Amino acid sequence: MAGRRRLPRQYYQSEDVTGLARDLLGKYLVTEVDNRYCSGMIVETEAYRGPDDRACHAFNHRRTQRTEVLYAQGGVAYIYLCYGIHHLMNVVTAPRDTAHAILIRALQPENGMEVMADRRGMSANDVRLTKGPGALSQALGLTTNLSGVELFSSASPVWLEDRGVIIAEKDIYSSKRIGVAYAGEAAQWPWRYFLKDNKYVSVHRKSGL
DNA sequence: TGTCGGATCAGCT
DNA sequence: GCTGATCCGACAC
Repeated sequence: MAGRRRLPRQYYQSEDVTGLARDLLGKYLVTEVDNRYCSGMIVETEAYRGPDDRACHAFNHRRTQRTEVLYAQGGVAYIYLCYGIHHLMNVVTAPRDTAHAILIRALQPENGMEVMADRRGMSANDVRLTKGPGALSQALGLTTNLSGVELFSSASPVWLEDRGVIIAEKDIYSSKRIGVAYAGEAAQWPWRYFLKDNKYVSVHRKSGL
């Protein structure tokens, strides 16, 4: 395996949020929460582009206490509670005041599977360990109190790594985003990206294009 | 202060 | 494949 490299602040500053959402496939999400280390390879993402994206929490320049972190510079985590139960992990991208984000929807477990299994209350070989945005957040110990942490900071308990995995374009499928049917025209945008034939990809595993 | 609905998941069929 | 659980954030009043 190539040398592990925490992705630098600069990586997150691009305004091409769909390009970054594709580029995140094959990168690693790593956490060290409660002194427990675990990681997984990103296999599914969705791009959200405020303010013109009705599905984005920053649509139409909306700012609230919860979404304020979306307007920070790229490279911080935006974690929010969905359905009152699930914590969903997003990577904020683009320069300050441009509210773009990428939802991490699924991982292929790599390190600390026993830790993840313990947090999830299931066995370490269960395919559902990190399959889906709520599931992976629970597995890695990601909660809303980590919203706003700087992923590029050497001291942060959450970060992204490039471990040298190369993803071929032909192995990236795309589809409409999940669960945003309310979002009008934006609901049709093919801004969900996932690895072809990867068993950790969540619902609807066929290409929508 | 009250209402509404959601970027989901697990368990069961 | 279908359905109930569950509760906070946003906004209307």
